[in-house]
Amino acid sequence: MAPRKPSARVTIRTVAADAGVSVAAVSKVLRNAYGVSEALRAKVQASITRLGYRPHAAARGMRGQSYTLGVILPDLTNPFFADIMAGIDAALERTEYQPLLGVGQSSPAVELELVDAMLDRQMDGLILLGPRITIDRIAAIAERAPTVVMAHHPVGPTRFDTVNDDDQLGARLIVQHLAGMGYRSIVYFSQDLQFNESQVTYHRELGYRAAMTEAGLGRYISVVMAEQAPREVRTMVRQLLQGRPRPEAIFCWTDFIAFEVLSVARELGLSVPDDVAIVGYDNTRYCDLAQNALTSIDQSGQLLGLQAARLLVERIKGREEAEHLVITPRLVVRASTVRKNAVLTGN
Amino acid sequence: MAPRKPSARVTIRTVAADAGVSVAAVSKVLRNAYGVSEALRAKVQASITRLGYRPHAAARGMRGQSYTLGVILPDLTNPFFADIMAGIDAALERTEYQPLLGVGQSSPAVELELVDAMLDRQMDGLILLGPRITIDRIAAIAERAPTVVMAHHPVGPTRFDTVNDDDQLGARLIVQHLAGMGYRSIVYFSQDLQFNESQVTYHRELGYRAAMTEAGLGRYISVVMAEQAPREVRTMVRQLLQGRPRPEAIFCWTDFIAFEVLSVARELGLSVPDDVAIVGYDNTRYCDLAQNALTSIDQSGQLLGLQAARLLVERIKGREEAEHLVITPRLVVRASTVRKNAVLTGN
DNA sequence: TCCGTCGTGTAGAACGATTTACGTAAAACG
DNA sequence: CGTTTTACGTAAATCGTTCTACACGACGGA
Repeated sequence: MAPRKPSARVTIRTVAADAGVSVAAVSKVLRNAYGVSEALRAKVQASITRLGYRPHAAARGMRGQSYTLGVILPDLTNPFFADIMAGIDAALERTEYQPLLGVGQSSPAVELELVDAMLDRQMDGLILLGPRITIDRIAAIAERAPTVVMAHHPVGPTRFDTVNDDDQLGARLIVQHLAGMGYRSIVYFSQDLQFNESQVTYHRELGYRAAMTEAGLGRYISVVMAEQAPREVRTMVRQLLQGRPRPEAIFCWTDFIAFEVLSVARELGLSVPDDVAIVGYDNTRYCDLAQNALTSIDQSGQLLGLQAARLLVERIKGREEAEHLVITPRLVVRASTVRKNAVLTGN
Repeated sequence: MAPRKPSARVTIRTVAADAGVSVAAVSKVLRNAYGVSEALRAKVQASITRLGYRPHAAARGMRGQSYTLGVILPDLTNPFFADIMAGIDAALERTEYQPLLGVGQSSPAVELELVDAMLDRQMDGLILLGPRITIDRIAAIAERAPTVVMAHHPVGPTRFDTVNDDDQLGARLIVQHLAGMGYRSIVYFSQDLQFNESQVTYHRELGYRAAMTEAGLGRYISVVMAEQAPREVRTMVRQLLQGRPRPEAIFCWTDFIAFEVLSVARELGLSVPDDVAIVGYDNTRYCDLAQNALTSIDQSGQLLGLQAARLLVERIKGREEAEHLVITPRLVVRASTVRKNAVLTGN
């Protein structure tokens, strides 16, 4: 009659006793480590399922891995992230790894705090999605844990992996499409960020500038920036659309912003695309809605997420050299850039 | 010359040695437990900041709390959840608790797996947002950890807290508004779910039915259901809008669906609200866009999230009795239900 | 026959916190 | 003044794993 709690937790020790083997043997089976016979493995597996044993992740984290991956998103409002998460989930479906999300609120301070919080919790690896922090901070994080960065272009060689679409190409595709449709004064509407050089917005700007020059529209190059907040965006867009001369087309760095631009255009009584053409980026599901019908760049968030998760697991398992994946974007044309009477105003 | 790793981790022991006190004393300061003098606290705090010590969450989780709260969302596409998360983040800002998200993919199996994964990781409490699992499963979860359920109405007394808006009232507000504008055949467009009785969709249906009857429109009552997937929604809506007689108004259980309905209506060449009025629920940020201009019900996701987090922390700290918070929804009228020439077709 | 080596399994020391049980000195009490 | 209480600290056990070091028998080559 030892004074034991009746509903004690099923631990690795319980399993070991039940299977008639040592604790270490059970641990080996769990991690499918080297040095267990098939007979022993079967015995232990049987006990595990019979007892309904689940490994205590916190205890695991003390010595080995926690089998938890941290994903940091800038915010939850951009539906593009849903696609990426779907990809990550799909990639980890059959593995032991569990992704958990943190929201960085588009703030460097919050992001850094979140990284620390995740590392305190012994996460085995991190996926940073469009981080707002500087490249050397990311490098420091990568020293502490396996890291994959998405939607963020490093400037030099790095010790972490990256997954991106070719943002310069995406921007070029847009400019080429618009130029082909006869639009000349094309504005690039970007985001006001602190550490610009590695952000996707900047790379899209590079592509925009290059393509404009190539198309002989160099003198129309114009980049406008605004804060992310809807109010800032709207006032900026209103200025833009009420200015003289009015731009013929606006290329927004992400769909989310383009929807705001569509809204302001409509409020001002402007017709899209006859008075002004509008393009987004990311090809989120809202682009397809008839009231938006937004031409956009598809970069397959699902694929991006899948690859990022794959790279991270590889790296956790020991890969040392950095990999930098770039996927090719694709233009999806919708009504927001195609004039009803498609006359090319070719002069 | 003990053979120590040079860059060893700063542990509670390091801090204790540095401050010249015992390990337990430091632990007490960390948890601000009873029985530490102000002098000792100050000494320890100084050491902590000097050494840059951060508690190892996995180790904490072994015996005490992990200071981690799990939040489970059905998906990442509904922008309403962003508001809720903002509220949760705000409430936990100044506390030690760190919220981490999991995505349930609107699937009971995935949700249950996620709950287990979170409990394996010793999370101190769970917030379930619009769970798709049965009420008794939720009850079982609540036995294992403090739990707060949002957007889900329990049928009887429970051992977990809930936070909801008054969904019946919200639906009533919509019907009253539409009836007041002269619409008579108002369809409720709901979601096809397995365990209906406790879902918000069902409560909105109850409100809809009651209000229709009260408004003398009982014979127009009509509830249509579809799967969540865009394709299913669109075909169902197309059927609805091409049927004879065409409904005069469609009340969608959430904004997200209403946007699809707006899209289909436009594709069919129907004018909103002259040919058909459309209403949503949640008042997500996209409602405000001119191309949507969607009348909706505001239930302040931010406030809901804030309260949920507050309740959860309270419960972790020891509260036993369940609390059920209900906040009052508010109708936000936009162009999707207001005819340009507002003639009441009063017969 | 002797001596590695290999394959399998075990005992026990970590990991870094919390928590229990217990000292010890100072303050309060009769 | 002796005793109890209170306040503050401490040592050591504990949580559930992983991992290192080693034991043991079988096998194979010299």
